[in-house]
Amino acid sequence: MGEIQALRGTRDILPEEVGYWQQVETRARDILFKAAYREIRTPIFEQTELFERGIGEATDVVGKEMYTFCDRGDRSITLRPEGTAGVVRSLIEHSLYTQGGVQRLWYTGPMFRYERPQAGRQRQFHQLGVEVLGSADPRADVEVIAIATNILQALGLKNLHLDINSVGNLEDRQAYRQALIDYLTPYKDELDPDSQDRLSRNPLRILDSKDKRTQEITQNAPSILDHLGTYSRQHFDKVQQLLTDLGISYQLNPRLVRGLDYYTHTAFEIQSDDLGAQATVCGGGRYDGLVAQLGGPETPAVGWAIGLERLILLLQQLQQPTLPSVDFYVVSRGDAAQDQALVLAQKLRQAGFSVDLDLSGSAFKKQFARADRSGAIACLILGDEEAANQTVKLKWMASKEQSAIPQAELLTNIEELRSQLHRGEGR
RNA sequence: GCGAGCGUAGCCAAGUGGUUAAGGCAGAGGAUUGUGGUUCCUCCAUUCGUGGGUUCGAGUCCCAUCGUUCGCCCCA
Repeated sequence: MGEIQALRGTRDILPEEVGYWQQVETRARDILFKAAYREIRTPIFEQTELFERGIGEATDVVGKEMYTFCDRGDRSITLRPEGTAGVVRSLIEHSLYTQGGVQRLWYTGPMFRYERPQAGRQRQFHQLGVEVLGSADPRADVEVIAIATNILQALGLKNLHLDINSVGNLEDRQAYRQALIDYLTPYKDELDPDSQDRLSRNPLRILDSKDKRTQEITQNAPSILDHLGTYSRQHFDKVQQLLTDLGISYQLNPRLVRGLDYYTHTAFEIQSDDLGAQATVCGGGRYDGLVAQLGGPETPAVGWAIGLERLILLLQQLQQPTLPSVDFYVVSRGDAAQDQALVLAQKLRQAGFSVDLDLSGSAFKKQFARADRSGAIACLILGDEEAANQTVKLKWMASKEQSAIPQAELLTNIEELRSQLHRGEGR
């Protein structure tokens, strides 16, 4: 039909659906406010180098998924593929780390990754994320996890499960990586082709391969948890103890590996049973090295991001779309009446009512049918007769009761009208 | 980047080589030239994503292309 369509992997959020988004935003905003997190809004594009250095050049996100282009000044620009790098850049740029010990921040907005779309995955998608910067305390890890579960729970989501793991610090991971390579190398020919490739590049990823034979082989592979140093071990034990104290159930998953280079220690994912292959609703973890990596002072940090499209997919399974309705629907026919109707609508809106004004000028019958569908509590009717004597008919949709009143009187007692409206609503 | 399925009106769809492309919802007009979730009538695709091919004849078969869906990779 129309030649121009939304680009692949992008889509319109139409009025019928937007209620879900508003619901998520208000719920989350409230919960984050109560936990003393402050919103931060950073640009949607950044210097390409920020993501290359922050996320890691070897990752798929940087290697093949970024929307990168040159602007007219010949700078390399990238549409942000995730939110953390921009927040950290901002923290450093504005020296936010000097304002007291810990920064608790949250953000939301569109992210961009050049990938093949599928269920729960688009090229432009939206995340809501939090970052706690400046604390290495395991309580920070658990606090962010708790906030994520609060948000998901407040929205009434079910069938979610939390997986946690520790990937330790850099030394732990290097030692483990070698142990894993030593274990897997004898089986190299039996691994699936992707995993053979990963053996040298990113062996930890082999652990969550979906290939059956590969899974059998990794069944007896060494566990990262046996390669954690004392500090990492203690940190992770504390995280688990605190989760238990808060009554948050979790599953220990030593195969859980997060994709971005900056993660250290705690890694976690919240997955849903009710999504397709892309089941992760929330993913996050600790990233103690990132701030320094990007040129700031050594600053431990932990955070997560929720994929809002996936969240809303789940919400839609639970709830009917909400149809917004209005207090008054104004029906009018005839030049003078239609003009007066506009004036009346304006005054009612200024008085705080919600008013839908029919602009069609079509037969009353049609206008009433639309009024009915709009869900309005009452109709205001202006025709030639009313226009001539400056009145308006007020009709309660549920009871079909109707009376004529002078236009000037309609607004003289707002409170009376408002309470009538509530009664009219009940009928 | 790879694999598989699908593409008929704003939406849901019938149609599986043979004259004018069912039906439903939504929409417009009317029966009721000022009154609504009911009823009835009328209208609403020179055309089946696009381009090419096979055929006397194609929405229906073939090829290409674009789009879309699901999966792989990867991630939220």
